[in-house]
Amino acid sequence: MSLRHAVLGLLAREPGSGYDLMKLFDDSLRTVWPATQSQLYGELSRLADAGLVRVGASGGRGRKEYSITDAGRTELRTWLLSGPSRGARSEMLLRLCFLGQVEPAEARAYLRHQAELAAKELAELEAVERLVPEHGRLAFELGLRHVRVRQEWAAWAEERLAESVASMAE
Amino acid sequence: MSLRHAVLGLLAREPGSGYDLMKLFDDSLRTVWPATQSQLYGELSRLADAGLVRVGASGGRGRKEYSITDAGRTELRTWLLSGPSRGARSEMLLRLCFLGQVEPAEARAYLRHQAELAAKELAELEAVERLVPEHGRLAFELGLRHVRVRQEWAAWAEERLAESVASMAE
DNA sequence: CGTAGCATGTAATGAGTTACATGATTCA
DNA sequence: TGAATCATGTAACTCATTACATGCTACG
Repeated sequence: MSLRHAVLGLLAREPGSGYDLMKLFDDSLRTVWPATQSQLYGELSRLADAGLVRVGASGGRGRKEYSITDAGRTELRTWLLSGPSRGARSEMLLRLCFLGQVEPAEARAYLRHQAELAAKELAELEAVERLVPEHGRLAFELGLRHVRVRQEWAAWAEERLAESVASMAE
Repeated sequence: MSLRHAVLGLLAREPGSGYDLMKLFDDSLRTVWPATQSQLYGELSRLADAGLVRVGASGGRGRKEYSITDAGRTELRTWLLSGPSRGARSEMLLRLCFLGQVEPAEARAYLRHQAELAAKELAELEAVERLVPEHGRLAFELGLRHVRVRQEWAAWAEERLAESVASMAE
């Protein structure tokens, strides 16, 4: 139930229409919490029904400008400070659990590929580091560190696998 | 669509009933890819319809023992070696994006709490490290490194916030 | 004989994705 | 006037969660 909170978070910064939010999701929240247009408009209706946002001025072209209410701010604050919810799925870890099911050589190739992907991602992040706004700094740093461990780990894992293949060949 | 592959992965190791799989999910896959009993039984039917698993001996108490087919193994292998699928949501990162919406003191307390949680988790993982079977070593190591960065990052973030609060008080 | 554990399923609800459908305004 | 952009919505489908419902069997 976190799309709701993402919308509240954005509207807490400044009011906007569904269309505006859509762009914000696409520009800056895409990698963290993807959402589609359908979902957004639906959620905005539900938030309005629940009294967490309100429709202000209705501009041209059917535009509805939403803004957050006090109840909405309270809800946002509660969620922000609440503990981490359980149930995080990781497709990466799941693949790893079963990587033993393919040929060692294939597994090595897979890990090498992962290391390369992570390295590329890391380079991209480092390139845009200076452009990150102050309010996004903490999130960016965590993302950066995660990518870095993924890269280091994949390199380590590939080497480890290479050793065990070599020792079996003796 | 990865529950499907988790089931295939388990059945590739050895055949079993829905009930058996349920226990495996609860024991070892819980933290990586949680699934409920309902989901499992539904997925097994669909997998059987798709010809990726087959029902072998039907034991007592209505037990149906499923085993993987060649088509199933092919599907599993394809998935294992396929690139990382996009669309990973991170509630943690989402919260971070909006952490600026609460009082700095509250944000600091939140981060300190996160650091403590991660430290505890890390201690638990290190305590069971020796018990990890060889085939789960890679996944375990990645999990370990992730928790470690989370802990280090939370400590770093809290300190950073403390500094900026102090400099504003001058 | 009762209960713990084995074993399978259905129904309702909520969340997410894709595709479709429609209309207004700006500007070249 | 035609295309790009602004703007909102609906429908169909899949996936996940919770709760409910049922029945068999081993064993103490």
